[in-house]
Amino acid sequence: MGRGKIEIKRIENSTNRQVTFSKRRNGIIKKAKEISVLCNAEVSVVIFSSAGKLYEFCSPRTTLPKMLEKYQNNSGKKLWDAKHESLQVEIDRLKKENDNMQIELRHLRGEDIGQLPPKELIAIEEVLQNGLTTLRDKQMDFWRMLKRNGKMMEEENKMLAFRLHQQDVAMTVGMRDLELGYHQNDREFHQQMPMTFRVQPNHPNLQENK
Amino acid sequence: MGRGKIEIKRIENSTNRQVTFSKRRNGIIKKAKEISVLCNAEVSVVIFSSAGKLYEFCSPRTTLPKMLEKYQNNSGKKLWDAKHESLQVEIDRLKKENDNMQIELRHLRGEDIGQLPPKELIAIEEVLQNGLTTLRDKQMDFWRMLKRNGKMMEEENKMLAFRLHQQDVAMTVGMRDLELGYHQNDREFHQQMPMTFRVQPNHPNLQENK
DNA sequence: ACCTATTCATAACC
DNA sequence: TGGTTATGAATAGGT
Repeated sequence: MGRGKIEIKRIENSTNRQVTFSKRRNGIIKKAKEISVLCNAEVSVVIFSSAGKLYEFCSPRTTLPKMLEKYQNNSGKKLWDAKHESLQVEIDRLKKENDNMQIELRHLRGEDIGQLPPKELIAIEEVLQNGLTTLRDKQMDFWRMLKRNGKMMEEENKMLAFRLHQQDVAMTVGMRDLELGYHQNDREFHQQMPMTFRVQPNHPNLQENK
Repeated sequence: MGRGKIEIKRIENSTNRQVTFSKRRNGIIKKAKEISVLCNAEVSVVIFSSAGKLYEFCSPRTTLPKMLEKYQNNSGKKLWDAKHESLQVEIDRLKKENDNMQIELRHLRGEDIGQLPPKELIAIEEVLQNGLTTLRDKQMDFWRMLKRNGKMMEEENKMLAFRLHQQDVAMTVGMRDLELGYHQNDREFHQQMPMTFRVQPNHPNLQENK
């Protein structure tokens, strides 16, 4: 029905296919509505476009789940019991996995090890010892880092203290300048800096009091 | 489309209604087939007549359960009953529990502890240390038991050796009796038993060589 | 179930 | 996507 007869086979032209899909989809849904009203039938139509988009129709007075329930009762086919079973299998698998981990955890915590063969005890001991060793290494790393940070803070403190002192001196000098109109030169300023903070390029490890 | 236009409302004449149902039902299913081929769409149609009889179509290359699975994923609506959902909830719970234990196990094995706060590291260390302590206690118990068993075996060996000796003596004596018609008394027999095996009631800790 | 006048859906085109 | 139209398809009513 249309300007020309068409063969019922996949429409190769993508645009055409999409247009036809849209029109025929509406057609089917219209027909579904009509039959449900005319013959008071229960109808459900589910359509996925080739792009995977979902379209559906369900006659009023019912719902898809209700229809599917009726479908199962009527046809004897199972739509979701298989799903239930597979879920149950998954649950059992997870529970088993859970139990095994639970047991392993308990063993590592030293619980329920009374009946274990000595070979297993040794294996557990090894895991624990490894864990403890690795952990303590990490902790050492951490403390070393903390210590480094502490040293850096200490250095920073010195620097801040010096700058405070510097400001203090500057203020004092400024005030004296204001009072006496006298201006101290930069060289003397520099000499007030403690040895620690004097730049010593290319000799970072030079000992000051050698 | 027919000899006359009809209003879309329930057909009161039962025969008529049934005929129309049959014709239109076929029409819809034909259309469903066509769209699935022309536009390679996935289509499922489920129809119940007013009498409750089931008719269905599902495009080839898929099944109703598959379509419904896709429907749920796509629409977010759930078609399955409460049981199904509760199973899913259980699965999620177990998975979460699994993950947590997995993480804990890894931590105890000293894995993935790089980013842990020191507080947690200390907690883990404590668990490991406790586990190790308990474990080694058990191992000590075990070794002590082994040792005890060893001692018991030693004692048993002595006993067996003695009884062997006893038998040996008995046989010798028996033979001598046979030869000489002489019978040794029990008292002498008893005196051949080593000190170790003489019963010393109420003095289990008595030192023999005090 | 078949027939056919009639209405309807839609293919092609814009 | 939406509208138009010629055409083939679907089907209402009758047999």
